[in-house]
Amino acid sequence: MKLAKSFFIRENVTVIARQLLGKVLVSNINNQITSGMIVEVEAYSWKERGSHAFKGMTKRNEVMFDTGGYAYVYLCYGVHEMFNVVTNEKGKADAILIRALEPLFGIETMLNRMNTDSPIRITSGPGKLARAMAIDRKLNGEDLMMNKIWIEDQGIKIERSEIVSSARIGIDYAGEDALLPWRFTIKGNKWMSKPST
DNA sequence: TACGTGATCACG
DNA sequence: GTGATCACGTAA
Repeated sequence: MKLAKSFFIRENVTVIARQLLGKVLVSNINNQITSGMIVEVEAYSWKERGSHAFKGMTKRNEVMFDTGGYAYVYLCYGVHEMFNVVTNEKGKADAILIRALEPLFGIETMLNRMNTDSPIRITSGPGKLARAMAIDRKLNGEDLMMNKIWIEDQGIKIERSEIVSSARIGIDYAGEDALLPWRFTIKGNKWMSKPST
């Protein structure tokens, strides 16, 4: 069943991030349905330097300041689309970057989009999973209560002992905030963005 | 380890 | 206007 607004409009972004592990991200784009279980996420709070929202609202990050439950999609390095879930109440610009999925449904569609024959690691990284699920900037600001992108609870429960936390990837510019252990993965899951350590 | 790639943002 | 920068991915 589809996660409701109340799931996203909560205060503690790291709690929500942990709870997203095991949930299922679904997209329905051009009548192609694809889905995958979330196995890796990173939490971002507007109060720390790692977040795009730290310096305040801009045209790009505007949706982060809205109420939770919207998609924040932006272009990174001129090449990769990155999909985030906005959380917290209006004005508190938290977001969670979805970094890796275990493909569940529509794998043929994903293979076509990735231009490959091998289903190995087609969604193991934020840029790759966005491409595999056809999520791009046109979906920035999309309401996750609608029928293009949403997140489902399919009853998969990830125990606390199965969750590994570590520093977030690629945010050296954030200084000491780069050390926050706000990257969460499912222990030993082979679909995560980097070989497990 | 290097670099493509182009939007974005902080300057003026 | 302009230039530095960037929440990656791939090749080597």
